[in-house]
Amino acid sequence: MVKQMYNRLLKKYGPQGWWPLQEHKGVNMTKTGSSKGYHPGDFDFPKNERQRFEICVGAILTQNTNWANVEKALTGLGKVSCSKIIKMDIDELKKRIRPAGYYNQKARKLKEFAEFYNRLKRKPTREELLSIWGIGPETADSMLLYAWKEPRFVVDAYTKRIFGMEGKDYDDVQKHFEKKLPKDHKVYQEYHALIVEHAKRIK
DNA sequence: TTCCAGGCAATAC
DNA sequence: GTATTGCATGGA
Repeated sequence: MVKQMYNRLLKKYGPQGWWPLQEHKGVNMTKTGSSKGYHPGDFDFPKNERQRFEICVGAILTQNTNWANVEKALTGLGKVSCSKIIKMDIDELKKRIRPAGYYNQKARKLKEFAEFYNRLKRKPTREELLSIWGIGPETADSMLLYAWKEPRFVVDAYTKRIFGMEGKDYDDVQKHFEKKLPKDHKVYQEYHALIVEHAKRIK
């Protein structure tokens, strides 16, 4: 059922090209709430540390928030880097990410994550990410999957809704999918993006 | 005007 | 240990 649904969604919507990046010169897909930055069929991302950090920032900003609003915040941040977030005045940071909502909390989350990232010398473990204030299971898994290509199935509200698993524990749902899928970050990346796309359309 | 979006931490029970 | 609440903007 899990694999079947994947094939069905992929055939229906095509490759989604997640995670969207700010200044990627390539495909210009027209999608809801966004125009470019997607790279369908190309899983060779991030291309550099800057992109890796940007994915992490986006993962925090998109918590319970429409991606169109996140893009406005990302634009406000400009070429975002770890040191830039660390150095930036907290009120300035709040001002810039304001369109993404929850800006008081998210400014603190970005600050705390930037400090962590700054000391990072290798791929973080899931436990390390979860120990950071503001990083929960979905955000941690999104980072591991899209910024570090670790095959980890990302569970969100859509996933539970579509598969009738509302109320079930995050880790249980994740296991349910990971048991039935090949341990391939390309599949995991595509599947999560397809679920989000599908959920938006059937709304 | 109301509803909700690619959650999470704090608090209440 | 589980359920509820606060956080916030912008578009439908």
